[in-house]
Amino acid sequence: MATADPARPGFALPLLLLAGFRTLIDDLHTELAREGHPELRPLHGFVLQAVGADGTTATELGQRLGISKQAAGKTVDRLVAVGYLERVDDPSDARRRLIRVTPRGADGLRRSAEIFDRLRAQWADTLGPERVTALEDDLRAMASANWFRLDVPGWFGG
Amino acid sequence: MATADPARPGFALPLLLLAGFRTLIDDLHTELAREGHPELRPLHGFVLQAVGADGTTATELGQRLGISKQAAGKTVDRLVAVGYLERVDDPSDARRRLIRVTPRGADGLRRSAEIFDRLRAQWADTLGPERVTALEDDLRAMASANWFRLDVPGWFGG
DNA sequence: TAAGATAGTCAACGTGGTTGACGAAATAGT
DNA sequence: ACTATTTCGTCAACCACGTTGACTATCTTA
Repeated sequence: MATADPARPGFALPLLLLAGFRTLIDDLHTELAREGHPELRPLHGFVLQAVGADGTTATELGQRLGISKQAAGKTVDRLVAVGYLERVDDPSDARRRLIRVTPRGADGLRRSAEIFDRLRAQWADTLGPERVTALEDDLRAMASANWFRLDVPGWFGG
Repeated sequence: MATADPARPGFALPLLLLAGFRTLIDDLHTELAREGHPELRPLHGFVLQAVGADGTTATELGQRLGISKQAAGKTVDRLVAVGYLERVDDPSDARRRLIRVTPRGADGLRRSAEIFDRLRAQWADTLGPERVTALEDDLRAMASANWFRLDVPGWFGG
């Protein structure tokens, strides 16, 4: 195991952030699979979240996620294929195809949120609530506004 | 921009960890490109690090990175093509092809470490050194031993 | 009404993964 | 010493997720 060189302290920080993220995401999907959503991949929760309760279009989804409309369309294809999203024609504009979260998609989203809440509670049990809050505050202060930018192949993979 | 629902506090944590990681990695590669390494992709630094000063083989590299030997071999191909790694025959075992970091690879690795150190120093300037240390300690306590496991398509993409 | 902008899709491609199959070379067992 | 097994590297096919460019159909605007 190639650990970070202690003489180069900077290396640990990105690795720890990645490891923390991965731990959370891995735990989420282990639990999600157990709760009946084994097809949901790490990316999908973010996409469902970005589609939102009101639905959206492929172009707008791409903008929200910071990816091309083509990439957004392909991801929607996959989520439609597994039943988490649906496409419906927009009666007011024949070019547009509205993307909507299905009941199954909403169930996955709700469970994801609940599981994340439980995982955060676990962190609070181990570290203490104030340290989890401090961690979030510090990251909020340092992390740029990359929140929902997924313009990178496979950030969430699995 | 779809921000996390405040009623679901758990959602913010993974997003913040990802955003923090991405910020660091993006800053690293912006600076690396400026210093003469525009071909270095996010994944590559981790791979160079995993190859190490003594060199390794594709199979062992795959084990270190938690990916298949085939995937490791393909990544090595790319790094060989851009001059960061080289392959040499192992005189003691004709099946093996030793993978070694080239001088250019070593330069990239050294610069990455320096840049990460500077970025960590920036975090310390903003948050205070003790909060950066606390953040690392907390993450060390929570993150499982996923350190160098990259068994996910494109975690570092770009 | 003609011209331009916008929505969605198709195709080709790049990167980073996977599994299965295979030949060549090393090692172990008798 | 010879056979059987394991190991190393590679090839091929495939998948997930991204890109750009080109194109049609439709809506909007001048």
